[in-house]
Amino acid sequence: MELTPLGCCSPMVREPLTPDQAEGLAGSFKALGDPVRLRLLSLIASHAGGEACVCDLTGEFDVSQPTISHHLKVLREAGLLTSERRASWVYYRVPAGALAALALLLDETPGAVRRTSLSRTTNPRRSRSPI
Amino acid sequence: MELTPLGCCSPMVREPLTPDQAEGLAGSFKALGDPVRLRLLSLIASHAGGEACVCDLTGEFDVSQPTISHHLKVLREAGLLTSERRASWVYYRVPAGALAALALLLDETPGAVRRTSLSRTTNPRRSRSPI
DNA sequence: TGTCAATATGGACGCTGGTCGATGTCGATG
DNA sequence: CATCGACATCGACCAGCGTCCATATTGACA
Repeated sequence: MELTPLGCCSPMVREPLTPDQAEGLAGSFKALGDPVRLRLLSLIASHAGGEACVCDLTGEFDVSQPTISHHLKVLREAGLLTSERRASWVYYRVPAGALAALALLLDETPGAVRRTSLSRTTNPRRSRSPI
Repeated sequence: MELTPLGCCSPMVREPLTPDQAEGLAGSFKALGDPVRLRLLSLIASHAGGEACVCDLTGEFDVSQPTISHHLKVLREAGLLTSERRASWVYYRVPAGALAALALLLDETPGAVRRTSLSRTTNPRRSRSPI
């Protein structure tokens, strides 16, 4: 995380991610890398009031209630959901900007200026500096 | 996939993803859910000319060459990389729009208008229709 | 044609992660 | 206080994934 947007395009496209950045981001994307979790996120975000209780969700899936609870926990620990207990029910919502932060990282502003290079005919080895 | 952007915000926030859509998207995010793959993607995208050969990449990691090759294959099969052989070397690049497509899906246009709902005091059961 | 360098593939191994049933916790309600 | 419903936690099982080493494939070049 802690990527400073200052140039033409997203940090990921402008300069290599550090191992630490990659580790953190991979955690977020891993949380999105399950169809049940994606649908949960989408169901909650699109639900009335931008929130939904677990009882609104369990019936939409073919998996058990503990499994839903598990996926909600994964999303919450990834910062993609917040939960709040009201009476007997627990309401989940997508915190503002949680998804947008990842979107920003992936967006590659199409008109970005890139250095161009010719195809090499000699062995490039492990060149750390561009041609 | 095949999400038609027509309303206020991203498909994911506007309406629930179908199981099929979620399945496809989860595949893409799963490919991004590994720190080595994220760094590979970033290294390639930020490299001179927007492309890099495998020899530019292997030295940057503490994992073996076959492992790098494996991760490149995963990214390629997810549509996040294309490869082209030139002479002895294979050059990888990020196809235009590949990342932007995912970014679009996550972006939740902050000013989006949402229906509001009061906290419930009666049992919501599994309400498919909003209050 | 033989050799070498760059990259991919195959097989194996250990660990992570998605799933379940059983059970615990917490709040409401009588 | 007892009970019930909503949700979370626990422990177990098994498929899948990341990793490695060994080896195959491909193209350049002598």
